[in-house]
Amino acid sequence: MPDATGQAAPKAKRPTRDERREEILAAATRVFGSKGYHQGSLVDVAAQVGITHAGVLHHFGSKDKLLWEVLEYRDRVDVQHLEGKHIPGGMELFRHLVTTARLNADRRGIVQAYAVLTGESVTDGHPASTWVAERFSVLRGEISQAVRELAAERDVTLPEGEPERAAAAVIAVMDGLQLQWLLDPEAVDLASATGFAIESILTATLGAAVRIAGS
Amino acid sequence: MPDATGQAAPKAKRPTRDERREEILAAATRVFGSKGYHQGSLVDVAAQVGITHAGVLHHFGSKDKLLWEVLEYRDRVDVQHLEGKHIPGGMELFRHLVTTARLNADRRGIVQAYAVLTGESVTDGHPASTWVAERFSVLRGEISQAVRELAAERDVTLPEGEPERAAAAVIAVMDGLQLQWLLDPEAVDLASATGFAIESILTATLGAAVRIAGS
DNA sequence: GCGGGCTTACTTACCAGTAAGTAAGTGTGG
DNA sequence: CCACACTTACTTACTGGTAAGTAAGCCCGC
Repeated sequence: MPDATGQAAPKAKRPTRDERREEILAAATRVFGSKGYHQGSLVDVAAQVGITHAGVLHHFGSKDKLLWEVLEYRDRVDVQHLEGKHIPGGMELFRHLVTTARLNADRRGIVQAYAVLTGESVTDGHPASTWVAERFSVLRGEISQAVRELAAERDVTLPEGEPERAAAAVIAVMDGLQLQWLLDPEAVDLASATGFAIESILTATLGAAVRIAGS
Repeated sequence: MPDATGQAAPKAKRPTRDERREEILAAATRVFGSKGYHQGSLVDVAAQVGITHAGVLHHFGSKDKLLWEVLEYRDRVDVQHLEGKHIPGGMELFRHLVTTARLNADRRGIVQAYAVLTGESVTDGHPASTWVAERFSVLRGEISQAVRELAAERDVTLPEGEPERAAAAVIAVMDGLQLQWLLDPEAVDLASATGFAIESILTATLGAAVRIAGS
């Protein structure tokens, strides 16, 4: 509807490219989070920012590419509250994990997106599967390293493979608790259950009571 | 699983209604397991038993109903190898959980189906969500009860809510490890990691070393 | 400082593919 | 002979993706 009268209505300023991309990424996170990747359509995403699905493709090229950027976006947002610091080590890391769990209890959308995409990723040929696998691998590396640091601090020598097993268990318990919490928030206290489980695993691994405390 | 599916046999005898239903359920388990519910189509399922998708609908009415029966079917199969017929309690339960994990390492398909459907179920309005939530709830009840039994045996009094927290953590760690194992079987030893994690949680909860041993 | 050309950010229209579901017809075993 | 298992043929509803057109902003010679 070209408006030749010059009677400029509320002149919605056209967003810049980067603003728009950010809007779309946020919308896509919500959509993929609430419907999953396959079930969430580009039309859904587009509707949330008030454009058409072709507009979304203009910015991201394909649905797959959009997913990739959503995943990276999540990482970016996730690290944001980490005050510019790089990933902490030793006990600091576990404190960070519990803190994240506490924060996550108020960010249902993001948790849901992560849970849905992770679950979906084990299907054959899913575009997110390598990302998720890589992520798990990196996390296991970081956490097992932190376990080794703690062991060194306390002069305990760990059996072969023990740090890795503990790391996998820590990640597993966090993911699993998120799932249960999403399905029944009343039944599971995300932060306290996470803290409890991590302390349990560390205590058993290091052979002495471990409290995470802090925060 | 009876039926050798002599699929090329020209004069194969027509399966009875119940045989056919069983075949379809097994096929649907494989399909939903490898592709997820939304991505797995009725055509896929039908092709696996050598009929058309309309034939599947003839037996199950709708895709949603098929999913429901698949879930019930899984329960039925799952309980089959549980000779005793009723769920064990106390330490016996935890032994059973670890044994199941060991068996699962050779049943990738079933594990995948469970993981995919569980993950998918947190999407809005998913037909399996109430089933999964219910399942979690029942499991938490059974496991927390077993924890209480162990505590009583050992004359420890547990803080309020501790059995439930431990139960949630046990379930979480099993689910989470399955996810990691599916994405990278080399990196995670399902059985040993599960045993380790459950022992850790029980030890921390009961305040004394717990070995599950057995099997 | 302003008109023209170029780029950006979309829209509309359409494509081919695939989904679930339905209705009606067909072959066959009992 | 006829109920049932199933197929064929179809509809309706979307999907992601493409092509082409358009309106708005931005830079530049003049």
